[in-house]
Amino acid sequence: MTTAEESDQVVQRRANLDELRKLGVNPYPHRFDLGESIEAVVGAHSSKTGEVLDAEAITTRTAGRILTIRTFGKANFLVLSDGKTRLQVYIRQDALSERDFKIFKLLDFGDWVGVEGRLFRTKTNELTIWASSLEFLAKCLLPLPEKWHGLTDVETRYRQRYLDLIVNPDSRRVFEVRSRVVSAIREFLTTRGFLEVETPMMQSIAGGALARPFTTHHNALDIPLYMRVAPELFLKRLTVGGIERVFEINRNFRNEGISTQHNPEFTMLEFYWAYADYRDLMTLSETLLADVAQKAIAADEVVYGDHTISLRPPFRRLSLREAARDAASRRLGESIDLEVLRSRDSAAALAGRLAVPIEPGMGAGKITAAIFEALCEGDLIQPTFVYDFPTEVSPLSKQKADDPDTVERFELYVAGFELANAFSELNDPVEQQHRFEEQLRQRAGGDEEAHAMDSDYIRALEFGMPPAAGEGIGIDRLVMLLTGSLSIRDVILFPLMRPK
RNA sequence: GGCCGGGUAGCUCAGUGGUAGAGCAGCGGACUUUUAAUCCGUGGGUCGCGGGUUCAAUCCCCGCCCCGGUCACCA
Repeated sequence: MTTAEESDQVVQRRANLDELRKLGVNPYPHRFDLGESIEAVVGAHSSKTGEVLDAEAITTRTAGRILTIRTFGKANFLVLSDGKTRLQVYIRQDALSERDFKIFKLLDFGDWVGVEGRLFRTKTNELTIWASSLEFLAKCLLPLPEKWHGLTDVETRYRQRYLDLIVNPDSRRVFEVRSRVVSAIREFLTTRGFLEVETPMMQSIAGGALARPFTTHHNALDIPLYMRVAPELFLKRLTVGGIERVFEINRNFRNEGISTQHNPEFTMLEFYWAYADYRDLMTLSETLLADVAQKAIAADEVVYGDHTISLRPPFRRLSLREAARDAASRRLGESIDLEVLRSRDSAAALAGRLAVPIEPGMGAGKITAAIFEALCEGDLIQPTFVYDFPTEVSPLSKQKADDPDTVERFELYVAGFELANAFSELNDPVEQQHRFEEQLRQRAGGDEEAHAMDSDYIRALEFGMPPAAGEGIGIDRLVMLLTGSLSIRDVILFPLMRPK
């Protein structure tokens, strides 16, 4: 492969740039007096007929990148894009000054130009600017992907997202939806009295989730630091501080595998709601998702892969133990008692019969969760709240009043993946201390994802945290769902790639 | 990390143990309402990188790099 600098097309483009300079054109001017964006022009006039346009004689002044050039000698067409909307420009020799027509002849596909002219419709009824002047705005020195096939190579699309955005309108659409999703969530929560905050992303104890952190180091303080795996413990400190409704939308970092559903840095919404419990959160979640879908894509159902998913409340609700028990019963063709999942030995035996791999340190709760994940998770296509988790896998959740082995927690599954995780918050400092100690035992037993001790968090709880419920929603996954994207990398502008 | 698939022109892709192909893009020409414009002519490649086998390797063999899918781990 020839280096870009040497290739023919680049030589040609540089030559055109030099020719512009010889004409006295500054190929990189400082500004352009933009009348309106292409999107605004099209938005305002796309419904008007040719007769109406001719009668109104609308002159417009806009700018964009040239996506195609069709030449016919003395009459030519450009297609300009403002990154979102496209508009055709008619370049007719007798309508332009000699200088502007010379500029036109030096244009390459990809260059940025500004035009001024009257709007009309061509014989084929396309809304078009009849250019009366042309301004050169910036040069595209490298050849762009071609117009017909576009850019399909996924590696290039992720590594050089700007190219993807230039030539693939669908890519731009995904990030428009993403922006609306985040705006809609902010609006939803702030109108309900939630305060948006930012908490540390660099933490000396990476807590709030069971995950492996990235490690780093602060030179001046000479201390190790971790990139956060969750904002949870800081947001709950804020509820201790009296911020009764609080949320954060920000990045989490987890030093784990990469897949179509996992990027090492990902965006989470976490919110905490004093005086509420996990049941209140189920209702709020349904309302929020339906509201966000309406605002972001104006729909109450989405097509995702082979499925049509309804986001109309209420969502299905399924107890985790019952789901695991039912799936195991179906798999083995016999009726299994829920009590089997309550003791370590019988649960382990069941896992063995189901060929679900377990490890020596796992108790009944972890085994039950493993059975659920292996047998049920992928089948939860329509939105489903899976509720009542084993205490063993939920070190920060509040136990059910009548069942200390179970916590008030749910996960929301859609399209076979986990979209949200929520629970009634454990606010008893003594119980929290015990849970951390149990996590330390698991860590000592080799579980690298077990939660670390956070004594300051215990102290905060000792000052009294109101009863509260909290929830995390994966923004990337929500955007995947709402845009039909099958890979998380399609909804993250610059996903992590191995350097070349 | 395991397994499977891929890496050839700017882009999308064929292809072969014997000097590397197409479409689009580019360049030259014709054309004053085209839209994948059309027509005529034409340039363009370290076939991912490194070794090996061979008279000869883009092709066969070995190693490596990058990407995708999948499994494992996780949200």
